[in-house]
Amino acid sequence: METVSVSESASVQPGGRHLRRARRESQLIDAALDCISTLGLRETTVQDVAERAGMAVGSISQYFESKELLFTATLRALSEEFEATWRAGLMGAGDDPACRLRCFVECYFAPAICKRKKVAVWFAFWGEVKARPKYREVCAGHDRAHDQALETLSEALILHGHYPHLQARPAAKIIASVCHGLWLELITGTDGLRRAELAELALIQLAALFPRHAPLFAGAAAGEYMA
Amino acid sequence: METVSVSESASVQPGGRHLRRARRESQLIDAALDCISTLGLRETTVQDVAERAGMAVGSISQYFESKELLFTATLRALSEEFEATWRAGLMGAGDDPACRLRCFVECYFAPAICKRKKVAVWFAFWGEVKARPKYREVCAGHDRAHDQALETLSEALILHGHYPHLQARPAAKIIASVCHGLWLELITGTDGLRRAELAELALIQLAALFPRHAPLFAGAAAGEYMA
DNA sequence: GGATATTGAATGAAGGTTCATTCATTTAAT
DNA sequence: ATTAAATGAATGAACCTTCATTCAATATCC
Repeated sequence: METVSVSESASVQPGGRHLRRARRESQLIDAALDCISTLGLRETTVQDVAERAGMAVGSISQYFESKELLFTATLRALSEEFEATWRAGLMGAGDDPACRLRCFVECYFAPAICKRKKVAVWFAFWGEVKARPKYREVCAGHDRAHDQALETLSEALILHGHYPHLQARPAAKIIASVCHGLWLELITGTDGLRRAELAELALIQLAALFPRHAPLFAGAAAGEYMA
Repeated sequence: METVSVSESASVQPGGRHLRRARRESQLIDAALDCISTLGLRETTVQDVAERAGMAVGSISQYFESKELLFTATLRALSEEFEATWRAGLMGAGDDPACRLRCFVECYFAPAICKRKKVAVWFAFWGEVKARPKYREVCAGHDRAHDQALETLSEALILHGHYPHLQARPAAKIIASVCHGLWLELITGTDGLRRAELAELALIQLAALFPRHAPLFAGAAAGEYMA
């Protein structure tokens, strides 16, 4: 909190200039995440971010040309983190299509991803995509990759699991929609559903779409990412 | 646009003072909807709203104590409109539990409700609920009614349709989540899904949850509210 | 009925606050 | 010593709110 201790820790920390730079950059992004989550995009000022990061306002311009660019960097970080998470999830998910799909969905509810704080920030940005196309652009690549991956996973399960009445694209859209809708529940819901319960709901939904694999989905969520 | 024509039309229009007042109030709310949708909550200024409503800035304070109160009134209007829509939908939906549920879900995608403009405003507010609890309060009553209704509908179908493995509450949460998630698709989606296609996806999802009623859900959406 | 007074609505300029950005100066790193 | 980073006060633009004034509509009185 106090400027003193921060500049101390900054000077104490070794590491080359580049490392230091990168550290401070993500320090600012973290602070922005916090602020946007609790104050909203509308009320978050550079002062707030600087304070929370333990820096001076002027320092922000050393790393981001403007407040708006700090915000887009924050969104980018969020988007990259999520993509990294599901990619890592799929890496360790084996070959079974149903398992892979389950794993993908569970990534939405991984502890590092499905925090009220982060989900609130996602929605803060989504709430402005129509007004600021830039926000959409920032995620465009990740979104495409996400949709593609989910569709491929659905397609695999449809083929190997013999669900000829389903089409991959609609199935993928539905699955993604449930996950996003459950995230919304985390923010607006009054009956305080927690991460694990949301995941369970998502799996019930998967089981409904792929009934012959229900036993595989219905088990209490306990994947690597639900720890 | 021109002040003259506005005061003209105002004076030409008959109706008592109360009616006039109400008309201007909703005129402002409509303008706010437009502005929030295209500019976002963050960039919408009272000047913008006044301009779009064809009034002077000062006039706004005649109807709303502050910009923030105009905003909450806008959200309230949105929320009331949606509740009125699904209540009306259920009124004309007959007695069959499956039909009633289908009707409820289709209300999400009714022409008057599922517009990019309005959905963008929903998300603009959702993006700030964490920062402004007031926004949640405004909808609290409507949300409760909505959840209750959906749960009751689910319960009815579960009982009458013999789906003992399903529980009403989780089913309701899942259904609502899909609908909200599909709304999000309308805003962020790149492959331009339209209202009717979203409704179709929602029905596919219903069919998956209640497979023995699939034929009833799967038909091309053509309810009263899909006109 | 016509004249006058009263009320309520509308207007937009001015006040005063907030906030992002800039930059001259100080501090740390190499 | 030289370069890079950090600082926070100053700046000026943007914006919400207020309010004195204008105007039309309605009410009151002669």
